[in-house]
Amino acid sequence: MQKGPLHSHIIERFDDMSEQLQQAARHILEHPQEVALVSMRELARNAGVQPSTMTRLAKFLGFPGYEDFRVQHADVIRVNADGFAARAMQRDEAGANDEGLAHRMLQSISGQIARLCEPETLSRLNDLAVRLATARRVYVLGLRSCHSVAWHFHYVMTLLGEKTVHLDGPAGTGGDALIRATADDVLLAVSINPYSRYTLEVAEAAVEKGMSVLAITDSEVSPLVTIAEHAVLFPTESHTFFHTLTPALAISEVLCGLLASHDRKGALKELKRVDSYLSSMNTYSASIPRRKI
Amino acid sequence: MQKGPLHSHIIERFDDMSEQLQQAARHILEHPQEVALVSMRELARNAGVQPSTMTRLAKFLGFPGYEDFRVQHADVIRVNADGFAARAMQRDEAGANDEGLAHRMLQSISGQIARLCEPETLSRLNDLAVRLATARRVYVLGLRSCHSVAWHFHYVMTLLGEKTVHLDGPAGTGGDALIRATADDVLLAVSINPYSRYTLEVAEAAVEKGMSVLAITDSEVSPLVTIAEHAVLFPTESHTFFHTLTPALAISEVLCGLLASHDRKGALKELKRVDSYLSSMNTYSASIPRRKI
DNA sequence: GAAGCAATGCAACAACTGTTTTAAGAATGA
DNA sequence: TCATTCTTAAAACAGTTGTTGCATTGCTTC
Repeated sequence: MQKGPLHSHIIERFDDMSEQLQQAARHILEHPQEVALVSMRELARNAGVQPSTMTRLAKFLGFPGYEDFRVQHADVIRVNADGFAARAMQRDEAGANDEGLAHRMLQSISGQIARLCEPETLSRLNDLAVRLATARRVYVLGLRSCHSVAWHFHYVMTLLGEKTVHLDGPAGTGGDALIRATADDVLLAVSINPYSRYTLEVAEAAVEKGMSVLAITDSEVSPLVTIAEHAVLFPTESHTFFHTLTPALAISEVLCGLLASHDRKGALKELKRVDSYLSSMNTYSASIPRRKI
Repeated sequence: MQKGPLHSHIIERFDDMSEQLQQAARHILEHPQEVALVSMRELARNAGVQPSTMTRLAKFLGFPGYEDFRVQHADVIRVNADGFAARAMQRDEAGANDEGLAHRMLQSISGQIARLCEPETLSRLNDLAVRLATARRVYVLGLRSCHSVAWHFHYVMTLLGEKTVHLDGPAGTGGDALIRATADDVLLAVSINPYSRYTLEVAEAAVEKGMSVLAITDSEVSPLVTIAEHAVLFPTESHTFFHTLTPALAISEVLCGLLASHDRKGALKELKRVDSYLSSMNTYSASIPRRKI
């Protein structure tokens, strides 16, 4: 059985408690989750104790009231269920100031990415990677906030060859490249709620051409999932007004990594070619170059 | 992300739900434990839904009322809390196969982002945010692999107003927008090793115009750091052939978050404007739209 | 257009929540 | 023994809960 968050704290002070407090404490030691799962009155009933005793116990343990006592227990459940990363931070820096915001955002993103390690997501990632590897050509589509993810995937893949085509362009011509697509090709679509209408239309058109659709999206009930052959899901929640796309970018990088590792030798060769080309073009510099503009 | 007890049941019936029910259901799919841990009203608040909608959802799913719905979720927590040791084991399987690669990549990225929480980085982030907030206009520059970061920053900022200009364009015209820049403006430059020559040239030009340069880059010895007024550093090492830009994206999102929180009211107002505009344009859809192409 | 309809927001409801107060009881010590 | 302190049960409290009925909205379907 799982220990509660205040296990040792309660034991320490147990001897100083009155009889009723001890009875309440004993019940909580044995059923820590119940604190978060039922009301105080019901917990008191189950412990054979008056409701007020629970309040008194919480105060005895140094809480301002029972409510905060329960929050502590609820947090433990949340953290235990989610995994491991964010244990330390969670509550200790709940300030609304700006530095606190940055801290909370980073912790949260880090935790979200760590949670992508669950077996289900890993296996979905693998499915996607395999399908991408076997496709003749990969059309990549991501609009608005998802553009960065789609484009980055495409960019990295261009370093490995010319297998991908980025569906984007001025004057609404983005989807036109699909004209040459065949059933041997796949569409990799990235979209989050609210789902861009155009993305869905292009995906639907791809399906009608007999192409497979692979989705990187935010929910099991995303419209993309219903028409996709494979899908990987990622969280987008953030402490700000916006969604976060960092987990999505992580996923796209993982896909690139998987694809490269499928064909290590080929990847290395392509990278060398790109390398020598770019250096012949004088694309990069290690220091501030003499001004030319 | 732990699945709820009714995960599949909800997904099955999702398409038959009304808009509000879907919104509620979506939130529950993503936060199943919360059903047991907070009150219905609070859950509804977090889901952005009326309390009655939760009751209706419960009934829609075949429960007599919300209360029984919650009991079901609480039971799952009770059961899961015990089979917790099993989960701890599975996370330490680091083979050299592909699934292992994905696992290692995600763990590593998650750790890199968590490490951005060190005080030095946080204070640098804050410096950058303050400078961005006081600037008249922000020119955003990121080429090649850094395009995704720069563009995403720009995109989010466009939701908050028209303070940013993205330095990018076809036919090498990217830097031209700087023509109208003045000393009241700043340049936000994103670059990693190897540093794109063009980025450095534009940054240098900005300095000569009297602008401040703010850098998001990968090293204390990045050429950008020497000419930047403020800089934030991020790691790029990856288990693959490529650099990771996920930490950089996280940083850019944090900056957006900080800027929005500097002016919460203004941000909210702008977001509402964007919202009503986009919905008037019929940009988004919740389901696969009837084909138009 | 108009009629019908499902979907949604809102306000009122009783029931229940966690807390505080009160007073009776038990234990302690001189 | 009586006075004092500590403990407990019960009741009263304001606030919140889950629920329901009703009015309004927006959308089909004649």
